[in-house]
Amino acid sequence: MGRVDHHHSKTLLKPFNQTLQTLLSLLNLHSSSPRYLLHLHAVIVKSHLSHHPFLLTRLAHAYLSSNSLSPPTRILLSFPKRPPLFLWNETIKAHARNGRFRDSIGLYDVMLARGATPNEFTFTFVLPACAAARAVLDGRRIHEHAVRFGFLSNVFVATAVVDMYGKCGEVRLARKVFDGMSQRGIASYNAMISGYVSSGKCEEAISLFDQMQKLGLQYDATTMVSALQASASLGALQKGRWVHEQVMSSQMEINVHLGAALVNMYARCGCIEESRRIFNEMPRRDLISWTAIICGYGMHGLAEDAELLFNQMVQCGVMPDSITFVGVLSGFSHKGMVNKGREYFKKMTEEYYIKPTLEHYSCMVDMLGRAGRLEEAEAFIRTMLVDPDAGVWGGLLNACKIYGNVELGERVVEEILRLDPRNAGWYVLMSNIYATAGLWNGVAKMRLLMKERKVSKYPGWSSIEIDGHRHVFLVFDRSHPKSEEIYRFLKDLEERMRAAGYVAETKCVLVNLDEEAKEDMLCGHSERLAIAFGILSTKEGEVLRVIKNLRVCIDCHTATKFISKIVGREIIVRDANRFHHFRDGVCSCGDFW
DNA sequence: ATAGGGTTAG
Repeated sequence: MGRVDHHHSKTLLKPFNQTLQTLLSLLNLHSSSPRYLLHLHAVIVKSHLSHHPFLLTRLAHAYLSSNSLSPPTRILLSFPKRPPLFLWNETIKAHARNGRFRDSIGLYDVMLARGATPNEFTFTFVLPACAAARAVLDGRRIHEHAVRFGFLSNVFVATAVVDMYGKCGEVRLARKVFDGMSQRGIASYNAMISGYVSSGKCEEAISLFDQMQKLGLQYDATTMVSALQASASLGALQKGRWVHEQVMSSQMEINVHLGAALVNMYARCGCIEESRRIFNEMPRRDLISWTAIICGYGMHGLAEDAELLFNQMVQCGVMPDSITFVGVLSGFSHKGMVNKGREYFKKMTEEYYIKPTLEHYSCMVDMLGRAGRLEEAEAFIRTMLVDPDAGVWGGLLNACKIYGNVELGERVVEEILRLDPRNAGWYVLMSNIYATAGLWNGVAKMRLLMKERKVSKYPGWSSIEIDGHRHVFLVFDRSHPKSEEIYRFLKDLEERMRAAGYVAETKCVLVNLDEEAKEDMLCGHSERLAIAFGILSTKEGEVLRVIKNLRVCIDCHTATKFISKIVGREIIVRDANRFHHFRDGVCSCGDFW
């Protein structure tokens, strides 16, 4: 079947060379596939063969015998005369809104091929289909049509174009169209902001959001949802709080979207109690609100509470879905609750009939591996019904690092690099396994491999928000204006830490240096710079919240415990994986992560 | 036209 399709789509690339006969046999073969029929139709028209009576009769027959063609399409196609534009538009819209994005785009093409001229509505219906299908090439083409037909001056059309590019990850193109608009509505801003957020450009999202305020534009609930997402992702609690205040003072109704965004923002910014308070006070809760708070508890290492909430949710008659289980399982994984994890994995498949995805397998492998059950983790991978991806194997590789298993690591990394050779993380992880074992040849081998394959790693950073401004630190960063002061403070602090019993864990310096040089390197780790800057820039006793893009290393974890005690501060660190709450010399993760 | 929840790795 796949082979037949492939063969025909290949022949379709050269429609002008096709004989009538070929088109006819294609029509016979593919009378049951509506999408294919629509495309074939477009090809016939574009090849200037639509005047051919025999071919058209065949096409009509194919359409009529095609049961899987949607009823609206059949009505449209059975229209005696040229269908009115309104009918084209409605049919394109109906498909776009019911998940049949490709059909929607296909209908648009047939419409053009039949000589109909689209209007502004046509574009506002077909562009979201391109956006949802992430069909950037179609979207680009249709954008050009909109320009050519003179509809880009329409706010709705231009906004749909901005949104389409944003959803397809083409934020630069989106911004270009956005900047070219002569007038913009709130939705235009919302589309642009959410485009930034979905591409991970959260600073840009916030900056446009701020610009709206400067221009005196009103926010609506949609704007707020995106702003909250951006704040959550950046860990910008002060910004998130400000957005929350605006929501409250503008008497905006807290609908399920806003509620979930708020719950998520507070949780991801380290305020799990606040998150819970919002959740409790929400007027309406649905699956997504529940999932948000459950994931929040999981991230904070509160798996027992997550489980409690899971059961409450079920009691309320809300059915968990695949993502709810990702949250629950990852929560158990953070606490090493292997038996619970197994129990819920079983529950998911046997009670809820949810097919485990690669994400669930990743959680399970990670959980088993971190609990030291490497053989079990490997055996678990063998039981998978789908082929494991690099992420699943990655959990095992990480376990090899924690437990210093070089041989298994070598076997696993080979598997991983076959699947995902472009990702620097794996090379670094394997190189770390070698380094921890003192096998510097292995380290060199991985470095060389990276060089040969031209993969480069991206740097670790930590950030902290002070007076509404986000300060980002890289490793050994000296670019901050207060750099001198920060390093001096860290040196002083180290003395006091040593006096309190701190011993540098030089194992996590992964280059071959003498011990003293290694200790110096540890002080330059980005989270230390952020924490030091935080202590210097805030009032005595204030809580510090640090965001990190990678996982904390063991030495920084130990150091932060000492720092929290010495300076009498609660330090909350969100790393790539979870939250660590440091207080009075102990961490909420119980040193398991 | 625009909006909510997720795993793994450096």
